[in-house]
Amino acid sequence: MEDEEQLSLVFAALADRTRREILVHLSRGSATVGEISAPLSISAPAVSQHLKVLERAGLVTRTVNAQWRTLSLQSQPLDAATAWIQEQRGTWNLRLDALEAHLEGMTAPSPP
Amino acid sequence: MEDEEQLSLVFAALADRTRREILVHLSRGSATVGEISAPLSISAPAVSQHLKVLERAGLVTRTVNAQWRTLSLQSQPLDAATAWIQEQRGTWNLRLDALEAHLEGMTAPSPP
DNA sequence: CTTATATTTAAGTTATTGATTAATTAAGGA
DNA sequence: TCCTTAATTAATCAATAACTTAAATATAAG
Repeated sequence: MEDEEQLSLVFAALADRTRREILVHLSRGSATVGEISAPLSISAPAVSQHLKVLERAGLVTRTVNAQWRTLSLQSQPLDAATAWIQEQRGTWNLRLDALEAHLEGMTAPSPP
Repeated sequence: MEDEEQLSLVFAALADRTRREILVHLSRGSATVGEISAPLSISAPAVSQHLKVLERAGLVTRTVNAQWRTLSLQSQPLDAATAWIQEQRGTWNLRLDALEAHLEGMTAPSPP
């Protein structure tokens, strides 16, 4: 899969409150679907769908034993996400730009 | 606004390829809506809506001069996003969990 | 072989998203 | 004033998201 596409899936996965709760749970250790579902107030199929979204984003993996699926958090997509953010961030550039915009807002524009 | 809600808005904003392009543009310096639109192959209203999403997420601010709006990147929501991710990540926990899940997958489950 | 448990698939509903075109607002310049 | 430029609002549409209930699948256990 393409890199940009992968990033979209990761951020979209993280955009949902319930899915973030699931990731928080998994950050304390791997768990079965049942264990993940327990504290959530939604139906089992709803959880299943959320897990599918997380899996497609590469944020979790599933291992099967008998009728249980054990979900585990994967760090790589999380790292890719933070890497992208940090790449844009460029600390002092941001501060300078903010100042610049502020000043421009008070005086004349510099249109094309 | 609530913290969780804010995070959802930020991640949802980052989940769109076009909006990420806009942020990349702005990370190189503030720009007007026209300048942001130029390299994008979508209509002006579409850009306007994307900017609204970014603004609601707190990722950009708008300053007005005459008929121009100058957009600037804001670092705080980006920091909040990376902070959340890093909070879950806990490097070696993840590695241990992955191993643990792998082993569990090969042997017996530990059901509730 | 029958039943209970864990989870997924299917089908349907409602809300939200990302886009479009057409119309509107606002400012500056001829 | 009239026209052009910059940007937003309004109305509309198709695709997707997040849920639901009901049915299906798979495995273990009686």
